[in-house]
Amino acid sequence: MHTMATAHTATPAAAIIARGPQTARPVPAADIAAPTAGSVRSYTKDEEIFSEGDRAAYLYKVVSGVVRTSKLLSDGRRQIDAFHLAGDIFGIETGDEYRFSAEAVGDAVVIAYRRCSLETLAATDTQFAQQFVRGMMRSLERAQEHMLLLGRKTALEKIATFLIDLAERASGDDGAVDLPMSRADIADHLGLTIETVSRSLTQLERDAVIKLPSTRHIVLSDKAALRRLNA
Amino acid sequence: MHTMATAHTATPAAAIIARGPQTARPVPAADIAAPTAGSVRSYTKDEEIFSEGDRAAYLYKVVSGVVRTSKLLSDGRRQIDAFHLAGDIFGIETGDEYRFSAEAVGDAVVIAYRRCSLETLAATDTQFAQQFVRGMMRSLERAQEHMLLLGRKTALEKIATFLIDLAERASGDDGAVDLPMSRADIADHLGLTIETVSRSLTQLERDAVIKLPSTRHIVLSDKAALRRLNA
DNA sequence: CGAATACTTGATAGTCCTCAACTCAAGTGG
DNA sequence: CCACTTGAGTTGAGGACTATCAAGTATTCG
Repeated sequence: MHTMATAHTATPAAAIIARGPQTARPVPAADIAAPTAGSVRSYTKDEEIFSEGDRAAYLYKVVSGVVRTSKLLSDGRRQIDAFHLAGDIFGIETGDEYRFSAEAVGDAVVIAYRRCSLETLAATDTQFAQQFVRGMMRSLERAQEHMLLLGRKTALEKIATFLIDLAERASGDDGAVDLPMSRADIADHLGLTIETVSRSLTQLERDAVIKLPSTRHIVLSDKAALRRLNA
Repeated sequence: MHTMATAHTATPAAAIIARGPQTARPVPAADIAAPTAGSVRSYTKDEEIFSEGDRAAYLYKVVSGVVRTSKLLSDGRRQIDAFHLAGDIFGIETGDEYRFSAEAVGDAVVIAYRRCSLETLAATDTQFAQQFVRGMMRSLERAQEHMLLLGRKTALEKIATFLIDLAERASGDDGAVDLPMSRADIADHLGLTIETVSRSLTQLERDAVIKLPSTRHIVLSDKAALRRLNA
């Protein structure tokens, strides 16, 4: 049962902080999916995983499907800070409470790790600690890239960046993207309205940059043009 | 000379990941300012500390003054992701290169830590490792809060949020803020233009929410109204 | 098949941007 | 000491991009 990595180093903290990805071996998900480490949970479309303000007892890793984390303003305006795909970690908090809500975008499976067991885990499992810190760093990098998008890009540029990013992350980068999320989700992620998202997509189609065989399936016919829009 | 904390725990990684702030003792800056750990550097207004794409050899901590980190689009549009005040850490990277530029907003003093020495540091200095990870988490929280601002708040709300945040961080929260940065910096931080920043400030003054004795000095006369705008 | 939901499209409006002129403060040099 | 210059900030007029409101089409699901 205990399939976790047992390789200890004398300095786990050093391993965590160590230089970029080049020093990191990719860690198969199975390594941290050991039953002793976390529990598997399934959610259906729009089901809540946790809510802003909940006690942050768990930390999650996506196994399959997509999860969105979002914040709300008092009047209901919503900002989706990220979509989490298979392998992504979400629910990282410094404080006691989640500062986000998390919901399944479609059907999704995640692993939940007890937060209080992290101390033990980190002490014995350097790889997990590394994964944790790397996950946080990736979140930070994404967030910073996204601030540039939200603050300074036009609607068309936002859509272009979004499509490229999703194609690289989700698809095999084969020039086609399956959108797991609704227009409303995309809008709330990019700081737009659903109408502007729709209009931008149809304009890209008119300009022969993409094709829209169906609403949730997009073919990136002219990636060069998309990249140009990426500014 | 070697004034660094020498308290070792058996599990530095565990200490890093351990539950929120409640488990952390505040660490005086002096503890990590040991000559062996980092070097002090001074910069003048608008001087570059590092540039997007530079080899990320150092990690910085602000001693005094204010530092801005920003990203540029190809056509010059700029997004300032954060202003770093005394005590803040910036220049954290996973990869080899900085994904930001960093410049002094006014005169500023920082401590530079060699990145390659971090492994050693973390192995021997749990407190520093903790500081590092906490700094990263704080950056992440700020970034996430800022995405909500950039994506979903109006100009007035952006300004209100900015003023409240700056008052809490920089001033003694005494109802007055000294702006260390120009209107252009504020605009590029909030995703606005300098004109809109100016207009929003004068409107807040007309509405008796703030006073503007001089361009860089703001009195928050009606904090309740500001908080209401915070949405 | 009908109802509900998701998405698209159109017309109009509003917020914020752009361009431009102007004020103000600070620094320079005659 | 006073033009002169320069950069920062303010204010105004007009325009553009995106939001809002509204209707229509497509898709999903019971």
